[in-house]
Amino acid sequence: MNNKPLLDYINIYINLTVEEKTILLSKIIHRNYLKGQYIVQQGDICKSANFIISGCTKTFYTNKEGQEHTVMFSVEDWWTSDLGSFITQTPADFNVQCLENTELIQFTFENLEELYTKIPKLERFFRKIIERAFVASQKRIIKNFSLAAKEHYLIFKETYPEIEQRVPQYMIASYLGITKEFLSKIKSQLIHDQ
Amino acid sequence: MNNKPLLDYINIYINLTVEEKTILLSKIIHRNYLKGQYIVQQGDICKSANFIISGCTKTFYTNKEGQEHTVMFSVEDWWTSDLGSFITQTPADFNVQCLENTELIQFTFENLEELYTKIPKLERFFRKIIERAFVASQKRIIKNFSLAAKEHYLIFKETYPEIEQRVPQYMIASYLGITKEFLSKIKSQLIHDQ
DNA sequence: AAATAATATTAATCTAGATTAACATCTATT
DNA sequence: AATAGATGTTAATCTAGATTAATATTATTT
Repeated sequence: MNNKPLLDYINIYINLTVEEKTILLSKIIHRNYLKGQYIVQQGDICKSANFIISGCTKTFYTNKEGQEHTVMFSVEDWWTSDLGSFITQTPADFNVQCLENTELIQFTFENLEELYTKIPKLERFFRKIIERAFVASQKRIIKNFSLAAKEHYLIFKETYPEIEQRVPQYMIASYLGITKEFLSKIKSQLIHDQ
Repeated sequence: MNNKPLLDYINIYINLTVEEKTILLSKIIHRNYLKGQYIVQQGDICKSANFIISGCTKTFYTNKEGQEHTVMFSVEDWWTSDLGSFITQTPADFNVQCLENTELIQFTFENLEELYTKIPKLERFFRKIIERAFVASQKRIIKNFSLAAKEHYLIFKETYPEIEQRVPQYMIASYLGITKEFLSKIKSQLIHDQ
């Protein structure tokens, strides 16, 4: 069981004793998903917060017209789940699907509640994790609101340099909130611009 | 000093002892702002998390073209600040301006850090506050992405029934991410529709 | 290596919402 | 009550990005 990436990550925010680490590790679940499998499905209640050991996921939702909108991509050392659904234990707004074979560490809602009482320091850790998620979410709102598609695409390339190589163009278009055809247009404009 | 709304609010999430309440109250600042004044300005580091006792604020930012985008409105018993800037202590993306005379309770960054060490239970409280803010922020992304302006406006009216009466139309247009002229068009369409 | 499926590009046409500008109200100040 | 400033509406024109559809490329299977 490869727990090192998770423990290293936690160690950035809080210091756990050896006993605390033992308790923590007794309450996590290792799980492997294949490419294409769903970790969370829209409408289900998201049962776990998931830390990625290896692989890549996309978080998206489908509106009533059946159009997909990609909200984020996640890779190694990131969290992936419908955090809103997990927090409130209400039906998920989002799907989380594996774009590659993906290895996760899962915290179920019940296990995490238990961990909070046994290791109160974890309140601090998850406060900080959610703070970061919140900041990212706010920045996303600003981008969607104020940037033209071309600018938004350039920022995407800076923010996620690896992801453009790892996922198909139509998913990037979906992330940017534009059609794949328009993304294609933007890219050819950028080539001719220089 | 009217501390009751804050203590009632905290009591929903955690139970504080009498001593803990005393410590807490010794570390807060009451502050009154006049209509039009800024609690936070874009570019400054947001120094406090602010709980509204009375009044109303808007959170907005101005892009390089000088266009204002309203991200949220806040009223009594809500929090208002650039939480992203506060959390990371980096320059604010947003302005927070009072739309009415507004009475606040302020937690400075330093006081809050001190409170976390003296009353570790507050980690839990603020974790839950930020969880809620995060959920709201995620729902906002979905709305901006997938709804046509008319639908978005109807949801706005349901979500904030009081606010439409309390703030000018052009701010609502800014919140919806459309021009005031287009909002006007939508409203007259809705009247003729029925 | 051919065939099929999946993904990407190009181009023509269409539409939601922006922009501009003229006019109408409403509110506050002298 | 008259004027100025802020806010709201209507209408004409314009544009970013959507839609559709045809074609090209790339990856996967037989």
